[in-house]
Amino acid sequence: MTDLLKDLEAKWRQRWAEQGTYRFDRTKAREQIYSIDTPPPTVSGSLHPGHMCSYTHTDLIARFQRMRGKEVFYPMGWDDNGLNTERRVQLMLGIACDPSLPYDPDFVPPRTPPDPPLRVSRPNFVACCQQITEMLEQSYFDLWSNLGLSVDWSQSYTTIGDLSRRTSQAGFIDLHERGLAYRTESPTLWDVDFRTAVAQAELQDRKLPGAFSRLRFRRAAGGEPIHIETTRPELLAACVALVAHPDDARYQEIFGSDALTPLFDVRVPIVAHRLADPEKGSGIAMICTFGDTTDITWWRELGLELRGIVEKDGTLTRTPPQGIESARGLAAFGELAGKGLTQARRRSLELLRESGELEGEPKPIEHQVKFWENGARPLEIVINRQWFIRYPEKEVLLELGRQLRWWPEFMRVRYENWVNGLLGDWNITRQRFFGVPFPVWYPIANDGTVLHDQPILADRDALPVDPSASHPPGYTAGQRNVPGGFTADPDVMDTWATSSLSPYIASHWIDDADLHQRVFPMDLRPQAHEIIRTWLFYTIVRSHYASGRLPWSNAAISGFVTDPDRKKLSKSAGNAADDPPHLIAEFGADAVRYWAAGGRPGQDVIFDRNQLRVGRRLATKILNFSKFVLGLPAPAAPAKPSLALDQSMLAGLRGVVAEATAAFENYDYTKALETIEPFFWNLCDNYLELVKVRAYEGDGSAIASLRFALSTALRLFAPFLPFVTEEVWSWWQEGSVHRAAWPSAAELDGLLEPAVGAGILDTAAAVLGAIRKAKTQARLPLRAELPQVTVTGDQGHLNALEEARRDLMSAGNVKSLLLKEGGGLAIDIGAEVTA
RNA sequence: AGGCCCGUAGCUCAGUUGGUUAGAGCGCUACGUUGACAUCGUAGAGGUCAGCGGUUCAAGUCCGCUCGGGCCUACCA
Repeated sequence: MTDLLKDLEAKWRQRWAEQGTYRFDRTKAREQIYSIDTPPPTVSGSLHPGHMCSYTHTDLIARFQRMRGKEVFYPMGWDDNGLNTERRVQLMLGIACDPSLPYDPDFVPPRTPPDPPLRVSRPNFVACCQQITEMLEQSYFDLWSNLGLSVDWSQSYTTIGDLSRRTSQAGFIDLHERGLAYRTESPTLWDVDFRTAVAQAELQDRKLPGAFSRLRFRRAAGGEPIHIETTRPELLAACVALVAHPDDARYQEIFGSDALTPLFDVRVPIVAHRLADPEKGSGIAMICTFGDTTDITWWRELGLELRGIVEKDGTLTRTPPQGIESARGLAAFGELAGKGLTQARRRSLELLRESGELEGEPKPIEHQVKFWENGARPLEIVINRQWFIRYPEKEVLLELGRQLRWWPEFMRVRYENWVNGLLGDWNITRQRFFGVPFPVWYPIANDGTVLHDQPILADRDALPVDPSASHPPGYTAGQRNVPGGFTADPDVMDTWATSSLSPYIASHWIDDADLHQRVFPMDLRPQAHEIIRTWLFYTIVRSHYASGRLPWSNAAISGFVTDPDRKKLSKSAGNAADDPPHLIAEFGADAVRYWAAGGRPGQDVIFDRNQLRVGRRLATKILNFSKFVLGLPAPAAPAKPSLALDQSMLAGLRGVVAEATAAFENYDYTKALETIEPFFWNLCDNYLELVKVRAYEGDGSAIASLRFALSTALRLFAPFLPFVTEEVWSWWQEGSVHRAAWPSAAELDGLLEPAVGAGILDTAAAVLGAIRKAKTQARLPLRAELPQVTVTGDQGHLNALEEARRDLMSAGNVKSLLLKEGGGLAIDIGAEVTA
């Protein structure tokens, strides 16, 4: 960073904090407020340029709205709750959670992370997570602060903090009371490594090599065998039916009859369903409980038997499922029981080969398999008891999506795609530790059975509760886990179940109704497109239930930051010199923000150091221009922009103000900047050069115009370049530029003669440019004196030039300027000086 | 498989409702300034606006198809 800019940023960061420049004034009424549902960043990740980009976009909007006179509610949250943090802590400290262990009050994490990880109790593990997240949050705070985000830091929350836990648990209790949250035992997407349930929104397809095995099923009533192809022969024991399309001519005869499974001799019905694809394999498939999500649909809609064989740790059950009765079936299952899925697959194929029920050899293929986005192995589907939140009708969700203003508009399609593809309700249960616990206990009957269908919910006044540490109303602590007593719900909520309440957490819905009604529903949800199906969608669902309306009126969707190959930037792709603290140190926060401002809503942004250089140059130019203008002789008290050229410059500025304002109102800060920046360079290169001599001489019109243009330009640039504009503002103005009024066309109207347009400056600049060009081509210094210049132009041009005559002559160092009527606009600098 | 976005100078991108000769910044080259400028100015080279077809007096812009890139959703027995 240049010396000019270096000290500026630290100085202003400190002053803004001291003076509370961005502090939210909660005495304002709702219509005076602009409130933002800031995305709480996942603090367990690593910092890269993408973070700076999207958060700058939000800050641009916040600063614009603040200058327009809105009181901006701009909180910051930290998303520290959840599995990402657990994994980071496990890695950093070498500890893992074992909920069966008792709390150790003297526990200190090992100095160096042991391998395998040390097992610690849940309360100890949670305490370590809290310590680590505090540390990580500090590094995010430093980044946001260095970047100049105008966040009100007194409005901060963490998704694991008391406020979030209270809000989240209260929200859950509300939904439970209204029958919108329910617990049921059902097929659950399951990650066998992390041993937790996963929601539909967290699925990810990955290409994986696999193989089609062709299996022979006998008909129960005899006759031609049926061949099916499967990629999952290890699930054969879980087969509950064969299915083909109802219109498939090949299978009309056998619908309704039974088949016998290979190896296990289980009698399964042959059924018809529209989701069976006649084109695929032999057109008939085996339905297992459960191989994939289509199996769940078939199982539900066709009312099939349940024959689950996959355990939560990814092994096959030790006892055979119901239905396997033949001696060879039991023997075959005995070969597979307790094996991991890969082993079971290998052994299944061996057994099928031996029995002759495998036709040919498996054909290798590559296919898409569903993974959890954080997972390492394909998801399995197990039967489990889980809490769900019921979704509203699809049409209701779609209508809410239509009411929301999307920036850009086309992002709505992603929301609609997602809503239209929803399968079942939202599973909010996670079998993890560092999360918001369900505020729920279950009674234990005197015979020791847990009464899962009679949950005891916590009292609202007691929130937040940890049911593993406190006891339900009407019980004593000593009754935990004993017959006649109670047991805690062991699970925590999906992190989205809490972050989907971010507008409620940030607005203190739970404990400050006054604040809540001043800022909710919010004006803006800024976020990335990749989490439309999670954060945005879930927040709409929760707000629909909690408030019966949209949580915000606008959603501004930012793109990715990519490297020049259009690949999304990731930790591995970048190098150390490109990490955010280095970039800010090297180019300055204003320059980083300038680069970020080039990314329109919804558009991917290419990481480009060159743009950082351009931004830094602009910041320097603003400093230099300002120094020059403010160093001119102070104007006589009532000086006003009276000369036509000055008026003309201000008329152009009026247009810039109008255009930039309109662009900002449409969340197009990029266009606003693209409007302001060329005006400013024109101001420096042409207007200032034209009036320089006049200004040196103390001409009031020129100086007043320059000062007015400077004041306006600083305010227009302020959202983009908050540090350098604030510095210059402080040289000659009271208060912060960031609380100054956004420029308005009306402000300029007071100074402008109605008839003057931007044309005089444009024409004069064109002639000045032509004079420079002629000098350059004549190999003359730009300051060379020209005895005579002749300009030919139409009457309009000549009138304009007449107004600017004196300035043109001084700027071009022209002794005599002749204006002649003629076509076009031509300049002759005179033959005698071209030598 | 359906859908969305994109394709304009070496690079990053503008190009409003169709309307002169398609622009900017950066980079490159040359020259000049360096008396507001950790610089600045002027000029030059560089474009079949991805391709093909259509509508129109007129298409980078509107329509259709094709190709290429990115993404969303679904399917994946």
